[in-house]
Amino acid sequence: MESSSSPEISSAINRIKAIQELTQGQILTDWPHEMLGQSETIESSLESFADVFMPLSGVFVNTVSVFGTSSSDFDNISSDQTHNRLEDSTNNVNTMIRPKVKRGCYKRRKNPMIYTEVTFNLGDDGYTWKKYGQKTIINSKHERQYYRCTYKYGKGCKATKQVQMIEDEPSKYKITYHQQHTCNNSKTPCRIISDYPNPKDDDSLVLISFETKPRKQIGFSSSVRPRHKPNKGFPSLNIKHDKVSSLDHCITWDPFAQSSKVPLEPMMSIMMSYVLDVREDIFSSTFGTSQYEIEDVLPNYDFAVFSSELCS
DNA sequence: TGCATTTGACCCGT
DNA sequence: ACGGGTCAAATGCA
Repeated sequence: MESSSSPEISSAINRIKAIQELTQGQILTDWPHEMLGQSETIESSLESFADVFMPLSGVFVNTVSVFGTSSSDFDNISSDQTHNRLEDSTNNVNTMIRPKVKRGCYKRRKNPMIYTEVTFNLGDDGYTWKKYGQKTIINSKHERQYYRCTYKYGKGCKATKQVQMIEDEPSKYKITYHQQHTCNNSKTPCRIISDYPNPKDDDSLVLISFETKPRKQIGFSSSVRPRHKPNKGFPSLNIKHDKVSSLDHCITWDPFAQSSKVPLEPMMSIMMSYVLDVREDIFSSTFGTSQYEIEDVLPNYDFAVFSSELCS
């Protein structure tokens, strides 16, 4: 049990958990290379991609939750309990007859796909939204704003997002996206964003989520180049690396673009590289050095052994 | 005038 | 019962 651990040890334990999650992510990004190479069509590659990406996405989510950033939000994604509730709700059709259509009569979502990001700006995210509500949230001094896709009725798009300021100075917003857009009104490809932890700040966040609009692009950074497979199939496609500030790193990619030449392998390489990069940042901020070769060092660390060393 | 936003009411899950 | 999510009438604005 960790209940008697000091905050420092708990922090270190959480970081090690994050490292373990990211190590799992590395494994997930490794094995698809062979599988994807055997795919004969784009369609089969995309199916394979989906099989890999979902658990890989879970790795990132778990990593974020390890760092204590509103973990309850992420429980909705991976918990089997939630999936069971979804099946229950879909199988149990609500046949209650309402006497009349009343204002506020609706069925609440039970199992939306959720992605959460923390951002310092509320600029255009590539989609058009319509605000439909605003609520005061208990234990929060800022109101939460509710948006849905403009094409909810025209195209039946179920995407919604919630925006809530979480810090005043500087303004930091938590944006929670529910459901994916089905309206195809995105102006840009989707992408993965990673807000790297600041090694000097124990409260900094590791966050990987989806966004739809590229920020100001300065250029490609070699930091996302796979270290152990240099130049293999990368970067030859629609892949950009933006750097707006020390906290904003992102990759642009479009796995569903019909015209793309199966960007799966280079994309998996990028994701693997991100796993390594984030893991290295966590490692160096925990142990005060980045001199280690991550691939050589980390597999030798066992969680229990390491935590006991920290406790002694 | 038409569209977007505001806001109180209403409903659902816990 | 309560808090959070959604609805839709009222309001604002170009």
